[in-house]
Amino acid sequence: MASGDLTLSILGLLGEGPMHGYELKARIHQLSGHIRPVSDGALYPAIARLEKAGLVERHEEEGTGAARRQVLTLTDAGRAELHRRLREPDDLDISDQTRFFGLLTFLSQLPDRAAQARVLRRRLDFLRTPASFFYEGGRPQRAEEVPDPFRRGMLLVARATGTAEKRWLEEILAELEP
Amino acid sequence: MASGDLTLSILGLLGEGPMHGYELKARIHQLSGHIRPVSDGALYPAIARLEKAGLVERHEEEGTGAARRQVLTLTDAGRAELHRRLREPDDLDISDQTRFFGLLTFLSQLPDRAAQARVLRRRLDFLRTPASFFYEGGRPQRAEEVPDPFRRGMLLVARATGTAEKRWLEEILAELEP
DNA sequence: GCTAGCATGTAAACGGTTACATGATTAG
DNA sequence: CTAATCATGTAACCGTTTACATGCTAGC
Repeated sequence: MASGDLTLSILGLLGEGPMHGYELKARIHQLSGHIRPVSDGALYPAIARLEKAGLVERHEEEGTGAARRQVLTLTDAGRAELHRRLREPDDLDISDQTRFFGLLTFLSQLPDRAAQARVLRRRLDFLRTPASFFYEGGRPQRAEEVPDPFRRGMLLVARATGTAEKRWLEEILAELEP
Repeated sequence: MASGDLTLSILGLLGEGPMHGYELKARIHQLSGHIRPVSDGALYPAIARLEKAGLVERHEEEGTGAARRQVLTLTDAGRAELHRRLREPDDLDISDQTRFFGLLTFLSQLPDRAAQARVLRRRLDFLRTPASFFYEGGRPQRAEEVPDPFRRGMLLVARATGTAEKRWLEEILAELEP
């Protein structure tokens, strides 16, 4: 998971309800498709930072294991921060597919359909601007121009990916923007 | 660009020929589609690390600008390391699309078609194992089962993406594995 | 008796971002 | 004369990885 995503995941999951650290870990594991297990060394310091920033509160509870559960609850400030991150993603969140999907995972928590639509619209605009992995003389290269077979493949796959995502975005925006 | 990718990019670009840091920066910029400009604070320390590790050698050359160009050349050890990274990518390089594309960018430098094919085969195997962003009770969820419209969209897009990439991998593997 | 799972944490090392610093050449 | 480009670097800060540390409970 790219940097910064962990904080969003924690805020997003706690936005669905209070839970303790170990459960957060399991839920993030489910969300990311078993690919990137969250390490304890990343999770617990991240929780501590959020607590220190007043975005999360904790209260102890007996658990089934040894260490007592630290049940985490999103504060009002925490929910505001979650909404802010969902409402005003930075350019990187919009341009990087992994990060954008990180946003999408929790976008339904944004309590404003127009704001949801604005985020999707930004992504669609980004996908529509002619782009490529490879540039020659400032212009994006077409797949057909790329001699390297593996790089050509990347462009072909990226094109198919972009097409599929644009189609979906257009569909869902048609529903959201009446 | 995800962590560790920068080193691979430098090794891969220098594998195509000697160049100085500023040119590396421009080339990486071209490769990544203008999304993530490499910062000087990441690039020059990365070069210094590679030099210290004996993977890269530098010799000065007059440049058009003020500071003298530090022309970088891949050593034999550097080329060996590049090949090792291309030949034996870790699981993260195979499972993460951004990272896998980072590999693909330089895969043609691997001087062994069978080894190239093995890398592509690993990616294809990964894409073929049933997976999803979301798991319920250990099983990947189908798009149709996901009530959240944004998460459902992610799955639809991911499915289309996977299909396109599998098709391409099958094609190119048919050429590489006679 | 041992392993797997539950549950939370710390510390060192590493790498990336951002900002700062310098300075020469070239085009407008 | 001034802004953009060429060209290389350092330093503070931040978050992640990896490894270490602890200890209870349940099932084999």
